[in-house]
Amino acid sequence: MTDTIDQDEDRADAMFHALADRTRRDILRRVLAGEHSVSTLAASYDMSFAAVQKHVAVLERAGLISKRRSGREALASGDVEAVRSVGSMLTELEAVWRGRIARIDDLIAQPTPTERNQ
Amino acid sequence: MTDTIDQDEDRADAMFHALADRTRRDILRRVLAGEHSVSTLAASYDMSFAAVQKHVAVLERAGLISKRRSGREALASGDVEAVRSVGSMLTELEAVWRGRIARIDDLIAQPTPTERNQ
DNA sequence: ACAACCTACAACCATTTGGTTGTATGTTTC
DNA sequence: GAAACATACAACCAAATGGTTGTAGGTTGT
Repeated sequence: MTDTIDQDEDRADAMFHALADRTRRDILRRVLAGEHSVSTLAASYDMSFAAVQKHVAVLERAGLISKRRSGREALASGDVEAVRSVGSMLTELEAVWRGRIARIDDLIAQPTPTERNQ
Repeated sequence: MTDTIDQDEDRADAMFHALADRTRRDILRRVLAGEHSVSTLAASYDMSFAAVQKHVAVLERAGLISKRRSGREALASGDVEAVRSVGSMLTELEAVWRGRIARIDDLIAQPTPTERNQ
């Protein structure tokens, strides 16, 4: 159970980290709009092919995109469900703020010293 | 104008990076639920006070939390508006996927090779 | 006044990150 | 079969990250 949480946190780490780079966000935008090969993507940026390929790999490891082989090309496309799952993590944070979630497990242990929300 | 975009991207980088660490996400949860002093927060984690203080500083620089002085304590509270602004970045990505946004500026330059969305 | 407490920040260290070039392997095309 | 192309990955490097300890300054309580 604690293990499951750790996995979730690992996943969250990977996703937010993948999103914390403008080149990767840009790549994600493009492949959400439609499939692109790695070299097509690479052509758009002022850096080496290998650098772009690494960015794609980071996005893939985070589960934000997936790749499909087509002959010699690797076609990447964005996974909108994964994007939504990141969104719901933020929604959960908003719910904490609203006070609707008293405790996520026992994460919020200390009684709030000053109840000043809203 | 390009400058404005750069600033937005810097901000996005900082926000996603701040969220890409489980300790910081946990701190954010707590301070969204209510104000906490830095030392109260520090007591909750198995690391030095300085380490926690740095995490708080990262969250603050990203604009996700703000601090208020009260005597010798620094009381941190989460900024739900900032959390929402991260959420809307993701919503924008979803909109790209839906095909509702043809071009964000000229970010998506190449015509989509295979129109396979939805 | 002084001790205890809270915060901030500098200096340091190991690891990770984001870039590079080079190499190997598979796929088309001629 | 050879040349050109597309990908993957290793090795390397500078900079950033996430932790540590130490130091210094402001606040509180006795």
